Amino acid sequence: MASLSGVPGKPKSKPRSRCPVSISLEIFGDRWSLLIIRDLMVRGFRTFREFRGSGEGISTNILADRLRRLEARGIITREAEARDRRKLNYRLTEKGIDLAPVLLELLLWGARREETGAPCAWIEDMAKHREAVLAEVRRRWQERDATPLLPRFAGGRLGRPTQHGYRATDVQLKAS
Amino acid sequence: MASLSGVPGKPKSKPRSRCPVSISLEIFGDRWSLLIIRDLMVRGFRTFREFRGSGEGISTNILADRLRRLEARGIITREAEARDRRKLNYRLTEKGIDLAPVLLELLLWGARREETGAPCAWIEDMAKHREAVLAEVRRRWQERDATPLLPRFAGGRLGRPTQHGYRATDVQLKAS
DNA sequence: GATTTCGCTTGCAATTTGCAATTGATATGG
DNA sequence: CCATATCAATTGCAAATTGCAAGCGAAATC
Repeated sequence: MASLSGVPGKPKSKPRSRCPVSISLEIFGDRWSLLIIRDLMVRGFRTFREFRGSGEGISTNILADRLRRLEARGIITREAEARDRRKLNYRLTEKGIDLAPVLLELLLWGARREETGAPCAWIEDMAKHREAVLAEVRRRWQERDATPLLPRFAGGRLGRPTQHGYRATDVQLKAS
Repeated sequence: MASLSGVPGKPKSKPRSRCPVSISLEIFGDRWSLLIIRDLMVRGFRTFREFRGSGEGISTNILADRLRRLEARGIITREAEARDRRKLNYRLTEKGIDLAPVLLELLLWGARREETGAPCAWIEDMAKHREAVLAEVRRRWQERDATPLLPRFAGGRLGRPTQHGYRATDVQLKAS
């Protein structure tokens, strides 16, 4: 059943599982990859420099490596700016934006089950309007809208969270 | 904003992000943890030995380490069998079963976007009946039902997949 | 031309993972 | 009771990956 063809990037033989979860984790089963996707998808980040500043302290060699891997897997693309060819803009592909439900569920689980900076009202609102959130993520991607998903998604309806004294910056979803 | 209190388990200072995605990845941001959760949740596995046989070739030291971490985070519990105290049974907690949507979305993404052993019809059926799948996962957890989710969830409706020549074993969702 | 900026790359140390043998506790069989 | 088997680890060591911080090369600016 499990062949010994090995896992990509692993010189040592390891059974190559055909389970979808396992195959997904071959791509994202590390600390950093989904954080990069979060930054692209939720915060509207595009550049190496922005990812570097996202708040978790990723090292440049790891960031460069992860960007390369994601690109190799067809999840992101990159393009130099016409006006300054040093500046590379990364963008999720369709395959990449299809990860929105994964990201959303991770966000919801983390917010509900761990101590985070996400205001509870926002979280339950997003859960309640799950399809609308996913549609908004896709719309922003299609329109290359680089503004952050939150608190914009809240449509200002929730306004500035005050019930827990949280500020928008605590959610780590702020624009560059 | 980001304090230098450090990330748990990391002696080196690293900004501690309050973003829910980041905090989730502090727990699951590795190759193995979500595979263990998959085995508990989907395949009905309970024992060290079963996890060892799940098909991805996890090493015993890594398995032991990941089980310990998941237990420390309140995601799983363990209990020795009364009749044979060497045998430990692991079980998801409520907090753990709340990861079902994450697992399901990972499974769906992987199945749709990568080459896997999951029959397409199963996948689209699960996606279509998302709430029912999640309810079934929770029911089985509550009733300590250790039978695998698939192909049972398909209710035998799809029967033995033949359209792609796949066998149930290719889905890696087989009982021990 | 000198300096700055951008996205890396590099050298080295620290940490984690992987392999395979071993261990300690528990159970079984003669 | 002792020898053997089973279970869930633990261990010693090698290989791989991550992390730190300096440095590099290309492009842009002054």
